[in-house]
Amino acid sequence: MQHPLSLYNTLTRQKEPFTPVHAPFAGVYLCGPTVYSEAHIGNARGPVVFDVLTRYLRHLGYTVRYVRNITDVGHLESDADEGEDKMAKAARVRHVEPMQIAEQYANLYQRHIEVLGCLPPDIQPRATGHITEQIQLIEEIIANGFAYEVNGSVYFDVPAYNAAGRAYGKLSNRVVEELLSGSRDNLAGQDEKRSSVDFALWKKAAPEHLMHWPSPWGEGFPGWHLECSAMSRKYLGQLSDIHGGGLDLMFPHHECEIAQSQGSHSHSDEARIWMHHNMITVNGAKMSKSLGNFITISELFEGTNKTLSQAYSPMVARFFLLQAHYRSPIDISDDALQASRKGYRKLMNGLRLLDKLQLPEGLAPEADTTAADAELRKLVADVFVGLNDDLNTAKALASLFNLLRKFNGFFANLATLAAVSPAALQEATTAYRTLVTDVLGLVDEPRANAEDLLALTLTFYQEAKTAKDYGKVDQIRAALKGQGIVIKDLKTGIDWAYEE
RNA sequence: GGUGACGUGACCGAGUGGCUAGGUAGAGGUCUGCAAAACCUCCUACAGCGGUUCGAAUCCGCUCGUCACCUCCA
Repeated sequence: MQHPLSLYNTLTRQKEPFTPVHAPFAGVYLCGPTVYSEAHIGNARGPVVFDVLTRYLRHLGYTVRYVRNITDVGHLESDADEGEDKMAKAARVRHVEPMQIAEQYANLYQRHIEVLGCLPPDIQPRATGHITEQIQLIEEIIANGFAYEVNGSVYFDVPAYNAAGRAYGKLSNRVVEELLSGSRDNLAGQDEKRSSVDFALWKKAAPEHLMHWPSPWGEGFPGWHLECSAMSRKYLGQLSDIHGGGLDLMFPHHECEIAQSQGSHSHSDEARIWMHHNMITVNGAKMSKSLGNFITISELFEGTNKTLSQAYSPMVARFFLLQAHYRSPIDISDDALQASRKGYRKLMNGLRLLDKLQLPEGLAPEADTTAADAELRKLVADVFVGLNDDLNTAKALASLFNLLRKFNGFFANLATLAAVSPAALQEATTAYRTLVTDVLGLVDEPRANAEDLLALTLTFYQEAKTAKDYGKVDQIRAALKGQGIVIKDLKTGIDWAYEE
């Protein structure tokens, strides 16, 4: 399975050919959301990027196992002992079970991601469903001497880990000494940790803490970063192929994950390729829950955010996300979305054109179609060049538009199709359809309202009756019957009903 | 304070040494009952100042500006 797909690996800071550990299988893990509130459009970038990635890997022939987790526990508000779990906090405020919060937002998230055209992951594990795996991981890390227990909590021992020749900080290019000196208020969190760079693997639960599980160290809950290491190993093995998430997860989340996997019996970097997509900004500033400058996915779909002049459909949002390379920041604005909307529709109009590209009867392809065939094949190949270059969907889309221009040109004058061989045309149209719908996941969104169209049809029906054009009347009746709809002539007017 | 990234035409956004990115908007044209779509043509930019080079948006330096991470965050 040789092909030139290369991906940028944060670990090595360069593009690398993608060669799975166990070809033709490819294991992909994406860090999913913490479901304590509604997701914003920035949270959608990862799923969309990884959806295209996994779709493309499948297109290339790999058997992909795609894992995207749901974090439904953890992530303390602060490092201090009294820090509260976000999930628990939301639950406490609303007087419900934490799992209700998790369930509500997890469901919403999945609905949103699905309408954005993302295929469901093969496995969607939850942190709370993998407490035993996490505990086991901690025990391994302790056994290897890279963690210690204090007061019912367990911390990862970063200095010990680095003393053993490992490299905490290698993913995010951090130096432990600098972290130690640079941490801003490292006095606030000075509690049980031997070093301020140590991080919790297990936290003892305070009596009022809602979410807790029994462990060898007493009642508690798993640490910030543990679930991904545990679940990735469980479902993708000790070394998966690709592990990804937002740039903001690189440190500390992914750095800690690597340390945990290295420190456990896995002794691996957890994944060969670490991919990080960039942030979505609003007016140049990162969209974030803490800043409050975010546009939720619902607001985008409904047009209810003040920065938006109108609602934007899921597919327009998807196109918007894909028209930039995943490692570039992307600034969301009404103008940019307008441009995306038109670009998306143009692409879809092209899709509807493909079947109509037929050489008119009576015309035969020219004897020598070599040049035109080569040009068409080059246009198709260009799309793959873009995708293969670190999944550059912006480049791929640009190439698709070039191909589309060619199709539109053919359609404007079908006789020009004689210059190209039927085989080459077939290849190109198939490739266009496949790339747009199967790989990029951009599908046509019906915009016309069926009932409005039906009302229009009934107007024509009425006019035909008035004109006593019964041929037309019968034609309309028959056509609607074909759709399972019967027209009812009532004294009061014309109505319709579904055929029973 | 430490680390890193970026600054492309009206807007969005590709592009790491020489070859048209692309989308949107705008102008002209073809087509057209009107309109739309489509096609053709045009508008052709690389923050500033130096440097390297036959040649730089692309490499180097400086200046200005913006942002991210270092704390939960996609």
